[in-house]
Amino acid sequence: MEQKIIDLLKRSSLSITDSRKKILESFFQENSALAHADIEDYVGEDFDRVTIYRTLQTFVDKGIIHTIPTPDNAVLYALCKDSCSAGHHHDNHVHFICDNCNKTFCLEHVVVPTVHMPVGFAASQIDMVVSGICNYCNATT
Amino acid sequence: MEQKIIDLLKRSSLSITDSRKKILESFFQENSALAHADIEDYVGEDFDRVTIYRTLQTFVDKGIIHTIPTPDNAVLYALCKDSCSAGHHHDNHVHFICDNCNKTFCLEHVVVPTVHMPVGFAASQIDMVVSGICNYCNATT
DNA sequence: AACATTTTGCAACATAGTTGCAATAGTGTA
DNA sequence: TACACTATTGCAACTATGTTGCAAAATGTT
Ligand SMILES: [Zn+2]
Ligand SMILES: [Zn+2]
Ligand SMILES: [Zn+2]
Ligand SMILES: [Zn+2]
Repeated sequence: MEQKIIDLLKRSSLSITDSRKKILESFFQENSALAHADIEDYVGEDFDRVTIYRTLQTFVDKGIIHTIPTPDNAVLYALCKDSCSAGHHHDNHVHFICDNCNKTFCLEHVVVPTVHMPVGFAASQIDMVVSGICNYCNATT
Repeated sequence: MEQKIIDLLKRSSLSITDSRKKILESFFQENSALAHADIEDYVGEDFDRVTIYRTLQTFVDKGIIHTIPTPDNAVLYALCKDSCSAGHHHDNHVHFICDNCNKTFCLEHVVVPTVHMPVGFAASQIDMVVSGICNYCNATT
């Protein structure tokens, strides 16, 4: 894991720092999307709030993580797949929010469908967020 | 307009107050979605910030307005159509955010498409937000 | 090891949203 | 219309969230 994280940072031409390693670790540890507060909990007292904000912004810029819009307007982040790079995200998958466990997942294999726009409107990006019960919660209740 | 607003409040069994009338007026005046700050600008010094928050929450509860999730996590509100009622919203239309004029619109006639979920996931609500250039901006540039 | 460049922590600030409570306004009834 | 009851509002204080400037510390390069 340590090596995987270092490689990812090098590939993105970012210097290897303790905070970046720890924050990336939190994403690899969890398989769901994380809010700023989740990461703050994970890293504990080790790093300043401001450092986390700036690191997340850096990761978004470099194509390492992407943000997820949610109906309740919390900011969530999740790892990108390899196809994303600095300045160019290609995360056109559906996001799923579980109403039971409250976790958010990238449905990597569910592509956002296109939709027919009214005359005059030109679409450049489409976000789709589905709420419901996730597979884990469905299996255990 | 005054009468239309009063009827809407009565139909929702809400008492008729100056702040509710003024805030509803702002929605009928604009044809796009509004953020809390927009409404604060519209009503000026007449009402407290807290009153606006509480009034918007009441309107959402009563099925008069609905919230719109946005990629940049701003909270937006827009008028519902008649089919919404207290506790039951049916705003299953696509929302459009213009990258140029920065306004957000309800595309009332564009229904959110269904999408096939992976095994184990049960969808109960789907939000779709499209970004691009709106018809007004396309016509004037 | 020494240097130049990034990154971090701190403090201070800005904005957004919430809560409790007393004062006020609205509604229904006499 | 006046009264009493209830709902709404304003204020103050508070929490949460996010940003900025700058000096100190860490990183990468020679
Ligand atoms: Zn991405
Ligand atoms: Zn995703
Ligand atoms: Zn509605
Ligand atoms: Zn809408």
